[in-house]
Amino acid sequence: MSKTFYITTPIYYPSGKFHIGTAYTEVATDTMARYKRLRGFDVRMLTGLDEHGQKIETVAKEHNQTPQEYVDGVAEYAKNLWKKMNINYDDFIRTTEKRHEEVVAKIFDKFMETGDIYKGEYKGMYCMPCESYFTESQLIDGKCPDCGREVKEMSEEAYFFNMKKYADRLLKFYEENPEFIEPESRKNEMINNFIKPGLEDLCVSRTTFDWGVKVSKDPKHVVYVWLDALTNYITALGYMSDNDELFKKYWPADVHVVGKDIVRFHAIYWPIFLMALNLPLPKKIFAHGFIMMKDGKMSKSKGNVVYPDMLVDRYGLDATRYFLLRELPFGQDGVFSPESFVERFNFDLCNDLGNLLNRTVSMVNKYFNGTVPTYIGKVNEVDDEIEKFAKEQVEKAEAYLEKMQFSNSLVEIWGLISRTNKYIDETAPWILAKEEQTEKLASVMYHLVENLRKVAVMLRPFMPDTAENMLKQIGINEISWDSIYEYENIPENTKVIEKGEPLFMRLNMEEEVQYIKDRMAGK
RNA sequence: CGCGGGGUGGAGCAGUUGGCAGCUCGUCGGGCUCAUAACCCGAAGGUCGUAAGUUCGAGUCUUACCCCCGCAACCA
Repeated sequence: MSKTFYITTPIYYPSGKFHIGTAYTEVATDTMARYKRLRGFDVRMLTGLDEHGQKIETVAKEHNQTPQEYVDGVAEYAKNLWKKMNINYDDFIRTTEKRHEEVVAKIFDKFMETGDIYKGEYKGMYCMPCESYFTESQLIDGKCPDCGREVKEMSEEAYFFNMKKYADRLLKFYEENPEFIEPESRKNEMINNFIKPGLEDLCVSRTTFDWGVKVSKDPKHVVYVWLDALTNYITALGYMSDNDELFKKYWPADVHVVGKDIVRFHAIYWPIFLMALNLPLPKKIFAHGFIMMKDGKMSKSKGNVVYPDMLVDRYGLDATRYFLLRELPFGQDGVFSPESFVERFNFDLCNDLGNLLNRTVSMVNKYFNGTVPTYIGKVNEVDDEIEKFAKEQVEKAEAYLEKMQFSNSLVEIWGLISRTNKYIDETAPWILAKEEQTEKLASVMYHLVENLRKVAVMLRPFMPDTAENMLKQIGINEISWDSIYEYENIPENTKVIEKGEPLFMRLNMEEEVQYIKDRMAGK
């Protein structure tokens, strides 16, 4: 039985369309899942939607729909979007599904029995028209941050989860598992900001709205967001259900991929819930950064929101996936600008990668009638060097991928692409052809095709379609990761495609920058 | 003294345990012709936010200050 790998995305809150930040999380998770599959793991990738809460009630009303109708619509939208983006998830959980709701209610009951949840009083600043509570710090000039009206202090009966009780155990867990939260700076943030000053108990129920899981022993209460949402990672595996085979097989999760804004919930509350359930903790919380715009965070009011559909429709899926994964450094924020998108497209994808494939295919056709010569060792002065170099790049790309450092991994892959372009200049095949140095020429062709094969295999997790297209054009089926550590791989009589097909066509900078800007402005 | 991240050639960024300051794009010059006017080579350009300190030596450590950006707990 192969080793399992359970990886999750957050479940997104369906209060509107998904922007590229959401798509980034999804693509990154999908890439990791694909990589692990490639390495022979029994992978399970989970994504989904967090469909409860007051805001959904409100938004549904604006659409003249019931909450259920509304979230059904978003769920379809989400599934279509992920399909479009080639997200290969194994399960899609919705918190309004029976399999989830039933278990959430059971978990709540259990926490009441064990005493982890107790009844108390929730105090806060309440805005009547908005029907919501705010904390002091959320208020703007002492008024409601949403509508700007007066708020007043109110309180209601509510259930609380006893977080304090577990704080020490959590700290100890952090110490014993230094790689639990990555990047590490996030861990320090958690400790300094929340745990050290003293954890407060978490309010886990509300009475001010209905759209949620009812507390079975006290149905005027609805289970509140995080207890509801976080448990999706185990309810989706059938925890506490009639059939918990998946749970036994895949839990604990290998990694929860989250945005830096929700690290707190995943690194503090979630482990504590699990401790209270006596379950093992996930192995890693991976916090990625945000895609920023030149003028800061994306927001509708700034008119700088970028939607993934638009990029995919106009520039193709793989170009979009490439940009997202390339532009955000490990755990840090990245910047999106129309210029940077078009530049990456033109330079990296068209000039470096696409053109390398194209010129190689063309030469194999021209000099060897389309048949890739067989490997005859290191004939040219630089063969030895490029073989070593290729191996190093594979090692580096792999190491970064293992650490989910997608951007760095792509940099190393592109290092091999550049080096291969240079190899063409160094060996000058057109001169070898003229001088009829057939053996040397054959070796050059072999090295070119083999390097392209290595690149294609490494790109499979990042850009599945492009990788496939490349392999098709060089006529190769050997796509295992292990194979790219070797050089002698290409079977005899391998034929490249007769006429190379451009992987990516260069974009007109000005036109496309304008196009993207128009879309961002909502035109 | 809330917490954290950041201020490095025109732009965007790397810089591990302190040791001649790197990358991509842009600019200038050259090479090549297999290729998607692509590719390859070379050059110019930085007092590494400011001030002081530790050291034989600091972008890299210490202190103070200035500026930018996030987060600040029950809002996903």
